[in-house]
Amino acid sequence: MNVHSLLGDMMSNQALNTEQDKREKILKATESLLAKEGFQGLSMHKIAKHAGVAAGTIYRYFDDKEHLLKEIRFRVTQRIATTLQANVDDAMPIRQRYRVMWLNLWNLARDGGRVLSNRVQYDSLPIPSTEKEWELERELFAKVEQMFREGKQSGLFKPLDNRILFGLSLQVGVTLARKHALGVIHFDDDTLDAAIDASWDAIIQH
Amino acid sequence: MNVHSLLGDMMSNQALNTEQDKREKILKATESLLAKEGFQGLSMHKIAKHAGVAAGTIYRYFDDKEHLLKEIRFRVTQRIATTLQANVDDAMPIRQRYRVMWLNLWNLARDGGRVLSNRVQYDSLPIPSTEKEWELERELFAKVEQMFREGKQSGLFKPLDNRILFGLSLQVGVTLARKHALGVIHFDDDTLDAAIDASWDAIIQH
Amino acid sequence: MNVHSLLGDMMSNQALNTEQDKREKILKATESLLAKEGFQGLSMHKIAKHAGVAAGTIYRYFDDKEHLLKEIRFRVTQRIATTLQANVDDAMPIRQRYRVMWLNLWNLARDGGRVLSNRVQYDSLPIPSTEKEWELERELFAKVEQMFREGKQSGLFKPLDNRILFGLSLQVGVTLARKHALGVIHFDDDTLDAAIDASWDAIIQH
Amino acid sequence: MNVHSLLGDMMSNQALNTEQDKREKILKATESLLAKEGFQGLSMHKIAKHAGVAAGTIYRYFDDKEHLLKEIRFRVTQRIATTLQANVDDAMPIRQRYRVMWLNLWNLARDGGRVLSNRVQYDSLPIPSTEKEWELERELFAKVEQMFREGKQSGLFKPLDNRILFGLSLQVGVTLARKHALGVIHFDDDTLDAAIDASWDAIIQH
DNA sequence: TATGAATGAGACTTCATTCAT
DNA sequence: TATGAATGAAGTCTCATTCAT
Repeated sequence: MNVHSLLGDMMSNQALNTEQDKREKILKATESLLAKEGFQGLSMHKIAKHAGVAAGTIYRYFDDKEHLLKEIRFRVTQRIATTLQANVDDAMPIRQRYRVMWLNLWNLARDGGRVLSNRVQYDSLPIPSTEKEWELERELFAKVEQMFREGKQSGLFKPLDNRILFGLSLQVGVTLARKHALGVIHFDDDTLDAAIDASWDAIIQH
Repeated sequence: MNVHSLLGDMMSNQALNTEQDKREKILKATESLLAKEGFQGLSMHKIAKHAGVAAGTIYRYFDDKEHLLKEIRFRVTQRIATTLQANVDDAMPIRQRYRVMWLNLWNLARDGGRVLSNRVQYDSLPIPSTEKEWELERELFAKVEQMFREGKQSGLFKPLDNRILFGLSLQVGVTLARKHALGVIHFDDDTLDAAIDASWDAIIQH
Repeated sequence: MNVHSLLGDMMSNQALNTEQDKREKILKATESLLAKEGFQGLSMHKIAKHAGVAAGTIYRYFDDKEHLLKEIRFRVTQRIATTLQANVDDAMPIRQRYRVMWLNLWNLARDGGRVLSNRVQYDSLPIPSTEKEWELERELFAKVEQMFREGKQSGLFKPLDNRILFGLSLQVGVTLARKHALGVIHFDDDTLDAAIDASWDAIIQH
Repeated sequence: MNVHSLLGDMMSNQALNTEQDKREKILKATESLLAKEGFQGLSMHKIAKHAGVAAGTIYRYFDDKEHLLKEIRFRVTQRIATTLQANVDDAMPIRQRYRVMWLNLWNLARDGGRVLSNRVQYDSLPIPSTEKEWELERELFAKVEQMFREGKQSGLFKPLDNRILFGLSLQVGVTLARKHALGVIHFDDDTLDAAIDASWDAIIQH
């Protein structure tokens, strides 16, 4: 291997990294601005400036603003899924898995509500393409699905569609966490436990 | 009373109605556009056009766009409250009241999801003035509050803050109704009953 | 003369007064707003409101905004002329007349600069019709003209066109008074006297 | 130096010029419109059209209309200062310097009155920031200040504040030049000389 | 005569997107 | 590939003026 190929590698790595960096920087900047200032006033120029690239550069990586935002939406969903399911093992007792997920949600809301508040914003987007994207999003929550499946098979959970179970349980966690983050409702540790238990009551058989 | 005074009355009513009509037309047009196309692309000119008035006319009735939207928000909240609590009597058994409210929500979602889908949109507004307005909105849901209060007093419900109880029960109804309206989840009558029962389990003591 | 005709007279007087009042009120309101807030933001509605009449009413007394402002301009000029020449008698010694006029100007500036500051504003109007209006305005300053005429005849003043003499003397007073009113230059009594004397030097023969 | 570098230079100059051109074109267009039509009806679109650029382009170079006009104001002041003091050397006799300045003013008025008539317009602007800007403007007239200072030191001029001396002398030149340009007063050479002498009489000791 | 609701042109400004370099 | 100047459509809001009552 000679100097040139080394150089070549370095450069292409450099180039690759640069390229990846640009895309990543743009996404990061967009998320950051979205969390800080919301949709209003989120202009392509502002994003470019925050990302340290030229305005035109964004269009090399994203068709247009809508595509950029769709990707952001997916990333945030992904991050939520990852965080939600962190430290959850399919071998753990269902009850414990449920609790861990609830608390994960809570942490998500606590870190400034950045991620969650983003989520709210996307709700005002024209709704995702509903076909392939819905499926894709569901796959992200494999451990949640697995938990519901197991719970129903063992007769612990009510025999309802997973999405309904989700709406009755963890979705409530999202709703309450948001209100907690906004300061509308205050939760101390005991109240939090009580809320978790209550939502658990919604999905188990009595 | 002679013919002229009758005519006079009619005409002044006419005049009054015309005036009221303009304001009302603008509000209706705004709601309609909001439900159909969402916030993006909701321009004052579009509103004016749909309302059948000139662009400048809107500003005779509303200080600016923000005021117009705030009023819309309040109207929708009001309509939701009214519909939600329709046919609910504080003398009815709690269980029945709860069921009626749930079904009311469902009807709200069925009429094209117009009202509910609106509600989502407003969530991305800068949040109401948080002082007097929050109070005002809560008063709209007096029967809901009353139900929770009674339920807790009688030991039927868990001793949680009303807002938490709401999040665990009727709010779930809103969430599911929305998904139903969007066609994401299908509910037949039995499933609906099961969902109502499940959410009931969340708030009652076991 | 019976009661009815009395009533009739009273009413027509009333009507006449009302009519005159309206016109006058509009002019007063315009001047007042102009002095307080300047041209920017001087809308017909604001004028109407301040005058206590409806917006449309203005158009019964003035063709359009331009005509209204032209009339205002003339009124202000008139007021300036009156004030400038107050207490000036053609029998007084020229030197004294000159001094009185200068001091009159100063008072004009002192009363809040309202009148003078108005004057500035009109300068940005499209310039008067330059034919008949210029003549009309000159007639307002008869005593000034008279003073210059006499001064030249007696050999006291330089043999220059009146308008040039005016620019060399009293106009300077206007300029300085304005700067005084704006706080740009401060004049104590001695300085004021010195300025008067200096401008006097400009027009007399040495 | 080879052809390419020459070409390179030319191109980069071209690029530079193009950029500068836009800004300059906008300023020129604004001045021109201001002189021709005054403030009323001076719209950003009109400016853009006259400058041969898109409306949005103006906002790349100026924050908003106010900033654009402030810059115009400063440019005009600058141009007046430059022209006024042209061919004036601090070594020349004071009397001669004074005369040259007066004549410079006259030339300023003669070239269509464009610059001077502009000056009037700015007077109706909210007045400059009064702190640094006033100072800045005064510095532009260094030779004028120098002349007054010397004249007072030598006992030739009256011991008055420079701004008062200016109002008594050169300011009169501005006033008369404006009227001359507007065709209100006609000045032949002798009259002009007489006016210069008269204003000189205002500031010298007798 | 007086009203004031209504109009709609037009003002300033923003911003997604393009394209020459 | 990256830039960023330029574009121009579209947005919110103001305001002189009209006209039915």
